[in-house]
Amino acid sequence: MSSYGQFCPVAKAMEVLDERWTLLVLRELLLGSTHFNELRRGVPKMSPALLSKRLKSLERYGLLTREGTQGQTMYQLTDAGRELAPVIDGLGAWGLRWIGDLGETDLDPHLLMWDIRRTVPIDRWPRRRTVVSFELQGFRSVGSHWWLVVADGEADLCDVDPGYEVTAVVTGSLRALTRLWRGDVSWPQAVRGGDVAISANSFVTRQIPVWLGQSRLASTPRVQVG
Amino acid sequence: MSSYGQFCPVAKAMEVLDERWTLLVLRELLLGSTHFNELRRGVPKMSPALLSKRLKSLERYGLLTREGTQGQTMYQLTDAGRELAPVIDGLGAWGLRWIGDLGETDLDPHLLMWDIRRTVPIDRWPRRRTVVSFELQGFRSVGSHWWLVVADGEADLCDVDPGYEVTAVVTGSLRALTRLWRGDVSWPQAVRGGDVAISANSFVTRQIPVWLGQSRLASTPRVQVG
DNA sequence: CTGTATCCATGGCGATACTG
DNA sequence: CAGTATCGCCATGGATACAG
Repeated sequence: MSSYGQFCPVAKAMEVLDERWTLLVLRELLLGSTHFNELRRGVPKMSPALLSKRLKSLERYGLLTREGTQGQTMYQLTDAGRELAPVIDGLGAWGLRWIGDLGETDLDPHLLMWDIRRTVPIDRWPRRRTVVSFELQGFRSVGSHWWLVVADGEADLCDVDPGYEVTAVVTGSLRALTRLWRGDVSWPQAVRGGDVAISANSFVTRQIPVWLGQSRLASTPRVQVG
Repeated sequence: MSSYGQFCPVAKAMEVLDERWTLLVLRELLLGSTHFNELRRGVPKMSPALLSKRLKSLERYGLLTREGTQGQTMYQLTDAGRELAPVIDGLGAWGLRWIGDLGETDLDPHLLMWDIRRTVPIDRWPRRRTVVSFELQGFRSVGSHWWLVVADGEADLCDVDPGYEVTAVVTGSLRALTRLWRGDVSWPQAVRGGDVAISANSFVTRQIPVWLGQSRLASTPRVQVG
């Protein structure tokens, strides 16, 4: 909105990008979200009014297009928007290396499970329907129990028991599972340290790290501590 | 300052970086500025109070250190700060490709000359003192006439005639010279099109594009138009 | 030269409710 | 499902003056 009064390309870029939430919306679009409420799930703490405003702004700047008229709008990145992928990946890698400490308010079970659901490498899972249950310890509120159902090449997420046979149960605190997902620790480290437990037969127990994996940025090398 | 409530590394990074001016201050530090008033010249439209606040914030987040106690403070990037270089370069490259239109308020003679001064490849200049004068056409205010003095391995910038013999005069509108500097057009294009003129003997005229060059990001490939 | 102190207006943004 | 409408706070940050 407000200009920096500089011809520098970094300044011109930041005029478009430095408002709160903007880059996170772009992250969601890059991860494949295309509809309003799908985007909302990726930025749940953002008000719908503000999301709407940002989407308009991004359209005006030519980073995305909106398609479909009544009640079925679809947002898609333009070439300009898609070319921000390396910048956002760079920011993620930097954040992972240098902003490692997570506060309590950074932890969010819904956000974690939602990210797992959309990232999980389905092609490495068994053909037949497979259900992994997650039990987040340390709080009794809703959102402590989840079921990840992979079937027919799709992953679904439930916060109520879908009733299918459970192939494995993954247990740990929200913090431990978040750190594992981000790649702050590896699967072997987390399991050996007792922070995360897998309950299943021995074959499945060995497969779980492969089935679930870690977030896309998890392989970023960390800063040596000590 | 205010949290996004997300564990995502991009969100954690933006908590540190998305405030207005922050990334431009980091750009200045990456380009080698170390003192308060040196930084100010790179972000002249930023109030000193706000710059001070940002520097404190960046120090708190561990992106820079301040050294020297009384009246001679020196700011230096930490490893964490320096590792933002690829992100900022990426933003610059993106801005150059996709935010090409410059408004009148984006043009600033002081900022342009200051950037030229610190970027110029001194080792390609003659050994003896060489002065290039710039005449920015199109407005009669102060800041339309500059002298770039390269001597003893240093480049100095004057907005009053230093009195030395002038080796070459470069003439053009502020917009034309800015576009040339950013690399939106090449030296041959700018000269052939008449937007920029060089007045000097034929040898020097051929050397000027080598001596002055273009900004660091100028080589970023542009979007094909038509 | 290197900042700090203070003031103030703006509007960004969060919250909530509501509509086609 | 896909947004809009409205409200109001308070923090951001711009301006100016001043201090060590």
